[in-house]
Amino acid sequence: MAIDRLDGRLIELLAEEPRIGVLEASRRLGVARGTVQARLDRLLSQGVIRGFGPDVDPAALGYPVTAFATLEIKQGEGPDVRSHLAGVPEVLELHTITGHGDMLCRLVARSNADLQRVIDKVVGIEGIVRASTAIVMEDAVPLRIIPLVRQAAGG
Amino acid sequence: MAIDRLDGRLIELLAEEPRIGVLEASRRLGVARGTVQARLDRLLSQGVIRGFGPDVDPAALGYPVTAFATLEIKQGEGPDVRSHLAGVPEVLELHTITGHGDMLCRLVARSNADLQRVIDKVVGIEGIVRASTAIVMEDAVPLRIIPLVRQAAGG
DNA sequence: GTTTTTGCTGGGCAACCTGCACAGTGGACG
DNA sequence: CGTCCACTGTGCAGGTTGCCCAGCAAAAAC
Repeated sequence: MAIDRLDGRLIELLAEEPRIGVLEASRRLGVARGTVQARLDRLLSQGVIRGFGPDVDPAALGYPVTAFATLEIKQGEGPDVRSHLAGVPEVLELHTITGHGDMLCRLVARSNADLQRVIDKVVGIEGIVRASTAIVMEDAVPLRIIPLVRQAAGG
Repeated sequence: MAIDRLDGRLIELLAEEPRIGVLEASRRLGVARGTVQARLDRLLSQGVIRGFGPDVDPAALGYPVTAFATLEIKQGEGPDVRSHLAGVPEVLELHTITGHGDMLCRLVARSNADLQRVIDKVVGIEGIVRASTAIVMEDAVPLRIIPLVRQAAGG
């Protein structure tokens, strides 16, 4: 189930140079091509690697402002709120969290001013009692996974 | 600067079937191969697409618990806290946010019990005055970008 | 109105990679 | 000691990539 050192190195390699092929990867790792192929297949089928989707930068799309909003939901309105927010493109992710039956969501907007529009759209449904927003000023640590992979691989 | 409809469709296609090649993509989109190649190069060099890194699932790595922690930082200790947290593999991302000179970070752990260990590690530095943690129960909307791409592409 | 630029098409070519298969080897395990 | 399993090294056919070019049409510039 867990990944070993070779898996870890393979994932790191793919993270650094995603457009690398199986053959080149096998050369870099110093193992046979078939081995890399087998490892990759296993990682993929086990779900460790979900895929190789393009990593799109919202800022480059014209949405440089990121914010996190904590939402207080009225009892029983969870499902409605969820599907409402799923329909808002600026909502990049949404989680239900422990606390007061609340939700946390990540938003993007074209500007600080535009964020108001997005928030209005987000809270534009009955079920949301209160929303508190925090604007991201700096990505001190951008979303990453490699350090965790390294730890999981026993490196 | 902005992306057009073809760019949007290309990104969507790549998101759905990441292992697709330029040639196959051109067939699906009904344009010449060179066009897809040129569009891809442009999206990549403009930074709209950062790359095609493997999408690793922390849960499959043995870290099924996700949490968000809001940290209250002592004046002037920001940089220290930042580099401290950058060294913790279980910290998947860290942002400085508006509010009380605070930070918000995403954590993962092996279990709810293990989360305590992670939090202890996180707050194990002088500069953090207070930490409040919210455990994620459900990913109502997993991290996504396609709806935003579609909107940006004018779809 | 005319010239230039820009982006797309459709084609060609050599080099490379992929998917698949197979036999041989060495370690782990019962 | 025999079996199972993962890895190695090799081979092959077919598909793909990176690169180039000429022709075109629409948009932009003059």
